[in-house]
Amino acid sequence: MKPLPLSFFKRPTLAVAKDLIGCRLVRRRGDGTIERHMITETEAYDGHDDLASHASKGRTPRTDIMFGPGGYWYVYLIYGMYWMLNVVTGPKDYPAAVLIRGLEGISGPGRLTKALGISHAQNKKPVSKKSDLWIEGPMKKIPPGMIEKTARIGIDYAGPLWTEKEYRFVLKSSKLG
DNA sequence: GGAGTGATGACA
DNA sequence: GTCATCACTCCA
Repeated sequence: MKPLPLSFFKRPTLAVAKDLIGCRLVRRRGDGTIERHMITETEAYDGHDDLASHASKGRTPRTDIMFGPGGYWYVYLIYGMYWMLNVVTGPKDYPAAVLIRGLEGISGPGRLTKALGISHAQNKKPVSKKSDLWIEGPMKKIPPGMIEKTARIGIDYAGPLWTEKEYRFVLKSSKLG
């Protein structure tokens, strides 16, 4: 299966977040071995008005990558311990990203980066093979009814308007290969 | 329920 | 320079 093209990520953030469910996150290790993990949970962070998004504070050294074109990794450290893996989405100058929150068999955004050995080394790199971290399409098409929409996790600071938005997508069952 | 952990952004 | 905060996880 070929890697998803960068154009896949330049579409609207919510569409990318939903379409990533069922796709496979692919990691090439230092020893050359390749692992594939199905994406089961994502969250969208959409535009500078989204108070849950880092980009709502404006363009800073950290968020600069979010203002670039879609198709690049945005990786940052939270609580001094956990790396969060995001992919920048949308066109250049529109700040948005999708957080990859869960993989099949690995739930939790901090746990998945630890399991795959992802850190700031991947930050700002393209979502392609040359970064040793890329995404391939789904084995089987995921029916729309299999994807659950919910509110995002851990963003109460953003206020009720943004907390209530159903920007989180979860695969209902992992019976699909 | 509560601790651990350090980069980040706001302010001086 | 200081300080509070944080898109989390683990243990009790």
